[in-house]
Amino acid sequence: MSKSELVLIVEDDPDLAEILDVHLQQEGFRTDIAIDGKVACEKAVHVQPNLILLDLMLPKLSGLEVLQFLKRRKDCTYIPTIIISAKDDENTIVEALNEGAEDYITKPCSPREMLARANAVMRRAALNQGAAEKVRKLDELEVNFTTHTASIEGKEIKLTRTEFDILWSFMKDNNQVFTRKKLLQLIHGPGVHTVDRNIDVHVVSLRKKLGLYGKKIETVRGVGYRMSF
Amino acid sequence: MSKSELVLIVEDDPDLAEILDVHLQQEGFRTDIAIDGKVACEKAVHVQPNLILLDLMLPKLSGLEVLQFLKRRKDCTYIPTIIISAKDDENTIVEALNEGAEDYITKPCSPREMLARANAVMRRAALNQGAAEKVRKLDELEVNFTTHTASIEGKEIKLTRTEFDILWSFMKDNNQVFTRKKLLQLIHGPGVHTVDRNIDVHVVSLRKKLGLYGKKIETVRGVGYRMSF
DNA sequence: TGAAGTTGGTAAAGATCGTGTAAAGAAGGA
DNA sequence: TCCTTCTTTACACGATCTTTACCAACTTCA
Repeated sequence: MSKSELVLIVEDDPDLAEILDVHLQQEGFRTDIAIDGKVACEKAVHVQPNLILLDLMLPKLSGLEVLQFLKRRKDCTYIPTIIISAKDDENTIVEALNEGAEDYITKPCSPREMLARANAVMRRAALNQGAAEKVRKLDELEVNFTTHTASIEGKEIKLTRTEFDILWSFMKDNNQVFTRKKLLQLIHGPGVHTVDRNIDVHVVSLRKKLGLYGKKIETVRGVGYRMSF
Repeated sequence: MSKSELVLIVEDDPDLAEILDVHLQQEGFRTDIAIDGKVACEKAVHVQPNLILLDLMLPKLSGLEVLQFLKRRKDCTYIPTIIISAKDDENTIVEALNEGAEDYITKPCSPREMLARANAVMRRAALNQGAAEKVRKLDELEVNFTTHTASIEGKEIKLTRTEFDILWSFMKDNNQVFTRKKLLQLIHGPGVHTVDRNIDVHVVSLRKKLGLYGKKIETVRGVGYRMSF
């Protein structure tokens, strides 16, 4: 029989975490706490919570980075996320919402409001099962995150997971330059360490597979790569 | 004037639950009440009501999730369900109807209207078992959610419940990639944990049973599975 | 202009990971 | 109980990732 929803609290301040925890449990939710971004990513992947409460100011890995990583993993994309943030940090909030956060609350936060939003967000998430497809286009190159396919002029291009992830990053934030490290982080999350020249190899094969569109992946010398219109 | 039908009221507001309860009993129905989604699922499975009145706004498990859970269980698919919902929540209502709800009423709801609809729905349920069939087709492969059957060229394929659920997920959102974790959730509801490689085993036997159509189930390496046209 | 130092492109090889599948044990239903 | 279905486990093989090495291209500075 199904159990009640599990909420993952990502918060480095133990007091606030405790408060959130208590209130959520009173409301009948199961809870889990992560005190930094790395643990948050691990737990999110592992326990597949129904909701994540994510503080943006975290040690090690910022909340935004956690969000970026999770929203790119197919098995975490659907987990709705509520941002917890200082009031004056509006830019970051906007960024987080753009990255796919569902809602936000500002510190100091009232438990009542938090609960209301948590319930609302989960309800919405349950609806969005067959949510809108995430698609990006560049002329005749089309990348579909939902189906994990890329095609040129309607013809499917067979990409490996890593190649796809890199391409999706490029297409999602067009024109943005990605450093090799950033790409590694987006692909692997925190904790895994590979040489960052490794990215070059993937970019090479991606370029090959994209044919003419491979030329759209620019090398930004000394910095990284980007894809541009 | 006693009727034998049992109505399960799923409603977290005690006052409203009481009102519905009283009126249904006056009309001669037996009743049972569940105050949250989890209890609702348990009771529905256990007591096998003839009708469910389901509030969409529930603590723990949303009404929509309850509905999804029930409609995926072979032994609950047939239980007609009337949604109770706030007037302004039209999207949810549509979703619920798509998920297989038979009718809906909006809050605040008149007992008279509720009774009328309840009677109508049960009458319909008793008469046309297979009226509103939910069917998906892929060439000659036909999957019928209402009857929980699949057939190829009219010849029925015998599937286990799990196999059917997986196939239905694939057919329902064609082309979408499903991670193993996602499929587990769809099959078991939230909270149950089995090793996700388990999915592979079901996919293998599903592919076998589907014969040529088994080839339509693609492996997306590093991600999951998907079925495509 | 060219030498020295950096940075990126690419091929190749080995290491690692993911999947298909069979088989056996566990759980559930009649 | 028996029979069906679910779940776990183990192994093999191929796909994919990672590293390394070498060369080309670019930058800097004399």
